[in-house]
Amino acid sequence: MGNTRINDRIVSDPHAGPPRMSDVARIAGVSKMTVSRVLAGHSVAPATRERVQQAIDDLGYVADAAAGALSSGKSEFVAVLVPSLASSNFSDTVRGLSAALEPHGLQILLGDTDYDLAREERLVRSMLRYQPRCIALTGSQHTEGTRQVLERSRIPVVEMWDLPANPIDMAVGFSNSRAAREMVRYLKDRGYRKIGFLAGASDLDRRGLERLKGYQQEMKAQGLGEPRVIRFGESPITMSHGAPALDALLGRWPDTNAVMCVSDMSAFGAIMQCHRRGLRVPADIAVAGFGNFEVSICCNPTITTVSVDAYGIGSRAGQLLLSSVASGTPRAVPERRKFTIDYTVISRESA
Amino acid sequence: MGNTRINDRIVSDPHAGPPRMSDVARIAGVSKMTVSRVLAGHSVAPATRERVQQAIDDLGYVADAAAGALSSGKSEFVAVLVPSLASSNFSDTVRGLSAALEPHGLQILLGDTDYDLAREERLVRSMLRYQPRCIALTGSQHTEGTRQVLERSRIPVVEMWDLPANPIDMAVGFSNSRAAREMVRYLKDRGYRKIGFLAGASDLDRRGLERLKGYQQEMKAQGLGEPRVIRFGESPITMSHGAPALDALLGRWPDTNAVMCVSDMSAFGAIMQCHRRGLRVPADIAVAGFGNFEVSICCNPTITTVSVDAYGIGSRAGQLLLSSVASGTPRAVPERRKFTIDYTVISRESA
DNA sequence: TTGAAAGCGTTACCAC
DNA sequence: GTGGTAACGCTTTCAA
Repeated sequence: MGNTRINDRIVSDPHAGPPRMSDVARIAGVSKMTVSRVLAGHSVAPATRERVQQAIDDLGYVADAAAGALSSGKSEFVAVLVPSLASSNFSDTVRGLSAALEPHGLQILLGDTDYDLAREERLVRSMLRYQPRCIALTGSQHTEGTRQVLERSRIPVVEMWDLPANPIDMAVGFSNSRAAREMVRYLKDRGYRKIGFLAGASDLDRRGLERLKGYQQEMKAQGLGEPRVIRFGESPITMSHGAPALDALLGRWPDTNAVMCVSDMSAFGAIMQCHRRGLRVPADIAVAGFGNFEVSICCNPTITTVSVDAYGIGSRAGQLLLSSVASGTPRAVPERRKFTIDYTVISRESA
Repeated sequence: MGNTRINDRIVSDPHAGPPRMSDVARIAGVSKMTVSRVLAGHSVAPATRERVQQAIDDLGYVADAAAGALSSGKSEFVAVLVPSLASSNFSDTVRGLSAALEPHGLQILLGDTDYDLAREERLVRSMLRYQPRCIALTGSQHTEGTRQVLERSRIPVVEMWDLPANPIDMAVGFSNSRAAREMVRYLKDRGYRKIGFLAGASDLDRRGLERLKGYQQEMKAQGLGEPRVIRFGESPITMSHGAPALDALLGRWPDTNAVMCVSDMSAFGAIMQCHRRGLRVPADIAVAGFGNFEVSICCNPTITTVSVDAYGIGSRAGQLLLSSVASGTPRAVPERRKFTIDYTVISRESA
């Protein structure tokens, strides 16, 4: 059985390609179901289990996950979308998600939206084809199409890094604007009054825009005069954006004595540029960043910044998705939930 | 047809959950096959196509990719493994792969080995369950199990960032040791003789080890005396590792006047520490990095480094995989190929 | 140009 | 504890 006579030769393996579950079953002298049970860890007589395992090892059998998913109606995918892989805070968030989800056998489908909402929609649509169990997005801004297709999919959704007014399902994040306001107050408390802000040029980075908004609001609230805003550089904001932005700021408002940056990356670039211009930080000009990236700790001077638990956002999001998947919470019941992640202004040498 | 009488009410949709291809077919008044053809872009009468498309849109139908893959025997997955997501060179490589593969409808399954070969093997085994069309690994070191399971899978494999003596299938990379040797010569040409090297502590980062080996070889070849090696910090080497490593180096060999680092990250940390110690770079001590990361351009002083086209490694690997998948090149024919990526020593201010 | 039937490799369900 | 059978949702193949 299983043997075939072709051109007068006995061929023991009737099919090409990798071994199937039926091959394992045949070799082990059991049915496919028993093989399936061994693989799933269900109860099987020890002796049988051993024979099956032996056959699996001999053949180098690897179960086809797609077939399994189709049959059981349950995939093991989780779709995850971040604006940029190159940004260390988002890769930390992905690590957090991964740490939470991997132990449960879930496989992450990772997508990089490049801060482009249309691209996000394309990726969401494309990933939905794999029937993911749940999905994690970054930010609260999405196209109408994205929202619609997610609403229809009925799977758990978590939005990260923001606290949307009207979340699709769940959200894990913090108020970027309030964090920026806190930094303004910190600088004011240290005696700085002429405070500038280096933001990105595009409106795609909503979290960056929120920080800018917070800065503007608090400058007004504290009576610190007209905001001094430079908008320069495409998202993601990198170190290279800091120097030209600083130059622009000092070109326009030469008496500025403190600079808030939308990210530690540009803060670092700005500090290096200060040094090149012969300005001491913070004696001549203070510089503050955002994100508590590694560079803020290693730079000389160390950089005052807002610390955000990026990894924690990911692992919290992962936990929420897990419990939501487990309980099968129907989204139709609008049990929308927001979860706040802490942030702190960390006082260092630069401001 | 398709309607069911339940509790005296006519229910038009006989099943729960998301719409199926048969639902679309029913609504459009065609067979499943016609829907399938519309989706695949095969020839269908314009009027029919329009009706089908309308039904798809109305229902918000999303084809199940797993079912399609099972039926056609062809998945759309590519497995990609990198040692660390946080490292910008690997995320650049992933972007390069993504750019090459995405236009062909291939979906990347990304895994993070954390510089752990056993974890790599687990991930490879796990990803193989999704029947990927091909796989990209980082480095030339793998467990016996990894090699075996890949050999058996018979799918195209590309190893990146190294040039293995005996590649599994294809390889895209460069000689890390030769690049390091070139940097030693560069420093010697600039008049430096007392050259130290800051390496990582663990042997997991094979590319780092290769660089260290190259340094040692060239120090000997050039008659530059005993190597001055500090091994400190777990992979991935980060900015924070630079300062303590530099301290250790100067503690042990106080007259060192040039420092090569396994990465721009530690080079940056070392430079900041030099400043803290009151040492001018490069007047008192030269520092060179590796990788041409953004920080090497933005730092003051700018950092002399080895530039490697990380994105190019990814896109080249992607192209190789594509053509290998397209041609169905059987690996049994040992048509093993290695592809070299260029690197250059970039002279900047720090050395 | 379109449709019907037969799988793809697995798991759920129900017998034994 | 184990096995047979019928799906799962799609594409391939072949026929109309």
